[in-house]
Amino acid sequence: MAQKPKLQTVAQLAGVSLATVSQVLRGAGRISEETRKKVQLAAKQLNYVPDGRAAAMRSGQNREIGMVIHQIANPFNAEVISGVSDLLESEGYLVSVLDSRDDPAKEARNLEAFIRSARGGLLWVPAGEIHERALALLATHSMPTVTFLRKVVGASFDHVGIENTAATAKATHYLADLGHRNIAFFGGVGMGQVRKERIAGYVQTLQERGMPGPIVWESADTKLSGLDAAVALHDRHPEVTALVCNGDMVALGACLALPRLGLEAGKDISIIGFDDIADAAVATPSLTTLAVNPSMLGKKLARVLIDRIREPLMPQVCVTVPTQLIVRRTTGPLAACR
Amino acid sequence: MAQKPKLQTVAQLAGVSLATVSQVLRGAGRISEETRKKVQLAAKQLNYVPDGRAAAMRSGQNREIGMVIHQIANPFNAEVISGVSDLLESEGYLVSVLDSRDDPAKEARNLEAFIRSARGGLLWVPAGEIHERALALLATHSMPTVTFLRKVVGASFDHVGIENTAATAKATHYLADLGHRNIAFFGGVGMGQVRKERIAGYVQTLQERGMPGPIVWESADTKLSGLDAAVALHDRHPEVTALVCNGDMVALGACLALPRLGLEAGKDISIIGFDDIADAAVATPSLTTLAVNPSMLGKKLARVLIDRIREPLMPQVCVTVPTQLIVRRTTGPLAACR
DNA sequence: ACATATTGATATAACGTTATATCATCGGTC
DNA sequence: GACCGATGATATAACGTTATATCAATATGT
Repeated sequence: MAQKPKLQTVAQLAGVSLATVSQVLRGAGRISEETRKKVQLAAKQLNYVPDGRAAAMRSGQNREIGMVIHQIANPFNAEVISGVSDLLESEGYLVSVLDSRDDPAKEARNLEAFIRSARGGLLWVPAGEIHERALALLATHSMPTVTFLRKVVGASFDHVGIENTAATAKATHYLADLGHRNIAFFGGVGMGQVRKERIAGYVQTLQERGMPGPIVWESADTKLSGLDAAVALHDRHPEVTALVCNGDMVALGACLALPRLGLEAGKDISIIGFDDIADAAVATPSLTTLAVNPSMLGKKLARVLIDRIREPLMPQVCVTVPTQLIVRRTTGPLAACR
Repeated sequence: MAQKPKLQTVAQLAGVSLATVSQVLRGAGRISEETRKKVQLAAKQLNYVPDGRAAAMRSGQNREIGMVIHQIANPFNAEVISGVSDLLESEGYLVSVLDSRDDPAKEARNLEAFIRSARGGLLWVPAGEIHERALALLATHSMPTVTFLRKVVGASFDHVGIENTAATAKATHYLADLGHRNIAFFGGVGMGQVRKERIAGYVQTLQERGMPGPIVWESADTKLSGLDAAVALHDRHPEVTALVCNGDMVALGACLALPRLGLEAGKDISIIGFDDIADAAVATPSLTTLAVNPSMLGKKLARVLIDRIREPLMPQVCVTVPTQLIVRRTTGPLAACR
């Protein structure tokens, strides 16, 4: 239990120099099999773990990468994070995640924290508005950065996102095919990039097919908010028979409101969520939703970052992945009369 | 957009020495008001952010702390993490969380990763079994460590946990008072510390009140598993009219099974969860549960770690916080005849 | 006026690694 | 036996901070 072992300690025990130990442990340079064995044994005996800070500082590389996300508690995001971590850890990186809680000031602090510790790369799901200081800092301390889901307009970061417009267009078409004419877009707050794109797909389809509307209804991204908002929407627009939702959480919240409105999902009203979180399949009735495999998405995100780290001069990358409509029990044909 | 500014750059711009800049930025030493202003201006102009690695290395202090948790996706844990981060960030620390997925090998790798980067402190929710190597590494590289929820037997780490035994005893008494006699303990897997304590409270109460049983039924900690397990339990033990659950997730899973078993929660069967996650209040019917404020718990955890960091010689701390029974709609008096 | 504090600034040696250059030693070739 | 190219090991200077010691210059006390 003496002192924390360092390179020097291992070198003394093995009877070789500092440099030799360093080379053996990194698998670099030309070392004889004999001394290699000696050093490895000594390191094992001492429970030696190299100091990553010193290594990162000297080598100019940092195998810790930082992720700044607008909301960590969301189950969809949680799965994405798993996917990201899996791939990056298998490549020898370590991922730490900071939650901005949709607060630009906190987001700026998070980014600064990662700059301070000189992370080797940055994964960033921007909050609604972006703090001035955040961009300034990121510009001076240039580090490999990939934005995710939400794009920073006018910035040159790599990006991985979802085909939002195509997704909600698909959903709206599907509802129209079922005979629905009064369709609302439900959930989300403000006019962030993602919500704007999703609303665009919905509105476009409405116009293409000559349907009334659009009706866009706000709700924070929790079940409870979704419940309240759904009641309010029904109060104001009782004619609506279908909802294209901004996320599964609000969609499930809306489902919770139905009993007290005297409606049944899939019969009186059709609801389509977004994300396909675990609860969507298990809820009663199960939720029709727009799915994108979150762990695959996370892996793609990680892959782009790794490429950028390895190849700093690579041209800007921008990937969007398609969604899949998973039909379950909250959607059905428009009831003939009501 | 030149190069990343360092202490030297700021010093040149301000026309002072390295040491002076360092002192100004840390608020240490004796510096005249005039030069202080000059330095701060220069730092601001350059968007200077100090390199935390170098600072940590030289000063021997690290304001980054690591958290290793058995399962990050669990909503209760997510709220605890929020509480932890809030308090620690307000004290100038940065928290990074690693998920072990209940895998001792991954847990050991996570702990090693934090040792490698020489985090200033460690928050640790151990997985079921503990890897030999993890304890060996932690022993040689002694760092301030607080275990959470699950205790490591025979170790000298500080600990913050929940009064598990008292909680399930309270729940079981409550069900008995409602007239239930055939009560099962539902959920969890294996004989980890926490589950053992909770089962103990349940069994003790059964014996005290001369009731039949015990019946202990396993289920993994997801809604889906809970659903399946509940069906199986009802199949094997149809006489059971009440469940004390190991967590809200399995409790809600069990609730999902009821319709297809022809039972109604709060009437034919009573169910008590554990954790009071957000879904518990919003589910239909709402879930009676044993609550412990997760964010308060997280804050207490963070507080213990900070105390340990500040006062390394302080005697070992061990805190357990009580739970509160929140009665909602999944519990009710035993139906007279069935 | 002389020793003695006090103030404000600076020079410099760490912290634990890695990268580069250097240096022996040996076997082979002409 | 002088020269050369491998091979295997080592010495040493960074990386960007902070802590300590040092040093002028000014203020204080007798």
